[in-house]
Amino acid sequence: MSTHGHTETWIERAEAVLSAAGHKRGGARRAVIELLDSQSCALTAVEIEDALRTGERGVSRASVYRVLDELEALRLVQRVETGQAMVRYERVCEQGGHHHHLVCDSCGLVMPFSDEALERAIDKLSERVPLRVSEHEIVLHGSCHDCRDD
Amino acid sequence: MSTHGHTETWIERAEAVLSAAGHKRGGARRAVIELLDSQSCALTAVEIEDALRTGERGVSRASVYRVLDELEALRLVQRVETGQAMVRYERVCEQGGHHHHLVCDSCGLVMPFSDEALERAIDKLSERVPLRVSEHEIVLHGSCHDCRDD
DNA sequence: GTTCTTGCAAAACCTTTGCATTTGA
DNA sequence: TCAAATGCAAAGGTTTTGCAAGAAC
Repeated sequence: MSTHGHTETWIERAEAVLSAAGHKRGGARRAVIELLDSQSCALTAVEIEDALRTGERGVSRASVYRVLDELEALRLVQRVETGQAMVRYERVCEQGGHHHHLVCDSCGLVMPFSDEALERAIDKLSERVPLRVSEHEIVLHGSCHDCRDD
Repeated sequence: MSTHGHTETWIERAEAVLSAAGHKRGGARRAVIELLDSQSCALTAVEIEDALRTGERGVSRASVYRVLDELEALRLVQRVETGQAMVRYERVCEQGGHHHHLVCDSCGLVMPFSDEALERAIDKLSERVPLRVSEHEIVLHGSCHDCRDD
């Protein structure tokens, strides 16, 4: 429970963590952070670059990757591997936002889902495994409604 | 239950499926198949190429990728995404071999694990999701015994 | 003023493809 | 003989890096 009397947004937390880690502010990183905050699911670096070029503030591809690396190192974003040759990134939400991914192998659609029973199974399992587990990732592959005819 | 009175090995099944799909035999593919059969967990294409170069029969990188693609299309091998920038491949075992992966983010070690409760949770979940689920992949990230000090 | 940030271009890397040759049936 | 398999080299895409200029503190 917060002592500040309000719930910290992801952007606020990101700014705080970055500042504490000795980073200065910058327009490119700010643009990437704002875009990630507006998304409910994972984007690739190229999708991020394209979205930003179209928008208010273009950001070079190198900066997109650098920002994503920094944010990942600080556990503000996480990688999502969907088997589609490119890595996806999404923000890490501390309260409530935890989810996993459904991937349509025909059209490439990526959708989020969450399931409590699954999380409980993972938590119990994590205690019995020869690894100190910090994260987990679950991807379900199949065909979506529009592709039910392979 | 088999009508042949013996359990088919993965290599035997692979040969049969390839033959039924109209493939001829070849030394490069045979070498990749034998290597995959000897492994209990997933390898990258580069690891496969290296292992084969050192061994009896070198195989060009292009052939490694082509063979892996063919085997994946026939569901004889499956991709494993561990978040390590390269795709891994491992044989698909029909009986008993189903497992998932633990990845040490410090040293890159990949280990298999399996858990029945987790599989049950996945199966139940798969029925309630807007996707006809054909496969699932679970990766637990963390630090292994040797890396418990980041 | 010092350090972090950014863009550009080049490099590095994994993966795929084109083409000629060899091999299997 | 005909189709599949293979190796080599080149191409394609994504991601990383070097370096110089710009911005934050």
